[in-house]
Amino acid sequence: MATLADVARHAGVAASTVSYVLSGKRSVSQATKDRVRRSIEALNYQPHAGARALASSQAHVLALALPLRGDLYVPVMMEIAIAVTTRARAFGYDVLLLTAAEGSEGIRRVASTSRADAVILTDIGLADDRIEAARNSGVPAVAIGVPAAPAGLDCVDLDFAAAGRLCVEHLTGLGHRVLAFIGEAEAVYTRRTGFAERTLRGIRAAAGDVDLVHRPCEGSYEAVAATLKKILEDRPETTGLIVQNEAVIPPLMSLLSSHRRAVPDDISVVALCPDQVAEQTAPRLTSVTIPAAELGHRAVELLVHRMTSGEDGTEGKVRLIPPSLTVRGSTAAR
Amino acid sequence: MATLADVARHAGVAASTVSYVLSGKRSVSQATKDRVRRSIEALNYQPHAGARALASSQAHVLALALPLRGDLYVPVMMEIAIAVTTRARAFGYDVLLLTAAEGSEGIRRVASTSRADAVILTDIGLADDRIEAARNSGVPAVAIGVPAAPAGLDCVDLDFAAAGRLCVEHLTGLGHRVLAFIGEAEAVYTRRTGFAERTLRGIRAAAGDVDLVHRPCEGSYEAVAATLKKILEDRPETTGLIVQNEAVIPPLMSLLSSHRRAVPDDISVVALCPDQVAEQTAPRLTSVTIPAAELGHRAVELLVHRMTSGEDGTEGKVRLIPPSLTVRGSTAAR
DNA sequence: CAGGTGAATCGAAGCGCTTCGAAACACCAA
DNA sequence: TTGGTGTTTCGAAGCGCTTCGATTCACCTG
Repeated sequence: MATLADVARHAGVAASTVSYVLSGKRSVSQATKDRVRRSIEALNYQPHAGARALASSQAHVLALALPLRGDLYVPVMMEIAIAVTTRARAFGYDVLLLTAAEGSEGIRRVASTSRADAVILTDIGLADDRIEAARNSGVPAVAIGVPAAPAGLDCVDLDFAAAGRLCVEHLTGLGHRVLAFIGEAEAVYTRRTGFAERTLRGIRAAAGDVDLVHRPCEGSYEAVAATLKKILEDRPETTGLIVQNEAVIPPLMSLLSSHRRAVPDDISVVALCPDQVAEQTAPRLTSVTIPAAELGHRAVELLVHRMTSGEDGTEGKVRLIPPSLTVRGSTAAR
Repeated sequence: MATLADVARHAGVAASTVSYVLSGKRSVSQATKDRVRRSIEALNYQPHAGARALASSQAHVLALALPLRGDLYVPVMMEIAIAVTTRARAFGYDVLLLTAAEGSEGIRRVASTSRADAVILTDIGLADDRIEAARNSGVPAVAIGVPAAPAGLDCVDLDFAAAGRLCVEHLTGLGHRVLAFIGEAEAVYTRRTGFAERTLRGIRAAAGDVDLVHRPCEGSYEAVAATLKKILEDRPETTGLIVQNEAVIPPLMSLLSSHRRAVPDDISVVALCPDQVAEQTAPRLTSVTIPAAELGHRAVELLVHRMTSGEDGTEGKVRLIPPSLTVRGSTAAR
């Protein structure tokens, strides 16, 4: 494996000159640049990441902390991971995976060993000890999601309250007056996961005088069956359904047909889910998408900007992405 | 941030002694060990990853190359990623994510910059240029999946042929004589992805004299509807279904009931899918699981073993994990 | 008691890169 | 001609760790 010194020798220049050609931090004559570049080619030189990290105290690595619960929002998480990695690469960063199992310890570790220059947190609970760890780690951090106390930590997330509102408004706009919100599993609320509460708040606020019930629901077929049965028995005049837990969707659609409720003729369904999921049912679902890729991109951009601009930004700014609702085949006028 | 030298000074020993306490590569008296340990505690010392990588030419990082196609097998991939990361941590390694977008270039890059000490490839096509890249990268590599020419590359995978056989035998054992195999999307076969072909081969081999058709099928609701309709029209006496594409499962189950075929009374269904998916339908599916976590664990263990044992192992050994079928509620005697 | 043995520790030389100050040089204005 | 200015290049000093002799010292053997 060729080293910087090999390149320098081959090109007949000092090692520092090669370094400057590579980093562009000082001007180098065009002739020398060319010569060095040719030597790099010739020797197939690649700088040693560790050496670079040591000398520059920049690892050029971002750590991505995955969810605490592996079962949840899998497609969304995957999309975020891919988006983060892709965007990070565009800035010359690699992405290190941190698992749930390591928890806040992993964050401390990668930060204090300088393995990573910054941290991205996902699946934020309202009170999440990884947040404290990230804040004290000494490296920039951004959360995808919003904790109860975002102070000192930048956050990006979908504006779930607005998303909830949008769903309600879409349905009421179509004339629906009796709505049910099939939410996340009860556990998600008691864990006080931010997005679930915010969605609920947005929905309640927008409901105003229309009739709306909230029913938490697990992803299993039986749970969905029970929930739906109760909704239709208690309030048979329900014509609008809002669904947040994406695992609920497949059983829900099949159960609705066994209950002889046609979508959208008898009942309209709006989902909060990735487009991909919305397009896999028949009929395709009108939905507010979870902009997973955008969240990932924004998170990386925030971090890279903070690191390059030198601003230490203990801002704790929360950036909410406005939701957008796509009308598909599952909603119609009452 | 404290350095090794700080610790050495604090403990009143040479830097090398501290290093030996940490690595255990030379014997150090118990008294000195204790003193050094206390200093490490006192200064909250954490070794600098870059410096360590440079001096020891070991990054203690594994690269994990994600699938080329983001939409496929998402839960399986997620499980593999988490399993790989967890196991890697147990050996003191971190995991770097490589995306599809980077392709084989990413593999070359992490290897030649010494960012990673080894590579794990997922979602292997029969002819996959990442394989060549991994083989030439100079770092140990293992594939989760089996390419056409595994020479020089260790592989771990589920024994899909045996898995297919198992499904058929389970159904024929229950007396079913007319079977249909709803496979992966046509594209998966033309791309010549190994596991799909191997499954098909296993199924065909085991079918022997029983009547079996193979129907590739996409994950969309419409595609499943069309495929199922054709199967039931062409051969209404079909009583056994084997399903590989897990996206097919939710629509399939709901379509079967609209076709007035009760599972398992009228028709038995066996799936090749993660347990998690098999347990989310009603009735729960008899299935051969995809041992994602085990695959991830094995891959890491192989690599770590090869790196620590020093064997350069250009073996190209293929390790197939024997399948196991779990009987649940979706199959019954004819 | 000389010489050998093994355990514990030290010092120094790197690993491959970045970065800072200074040298070398050309060029122009005074 | 002198001095100043700006560009280009070099050399050396690290960055924080590992690792390889070499040294010291206590202890044992013949």
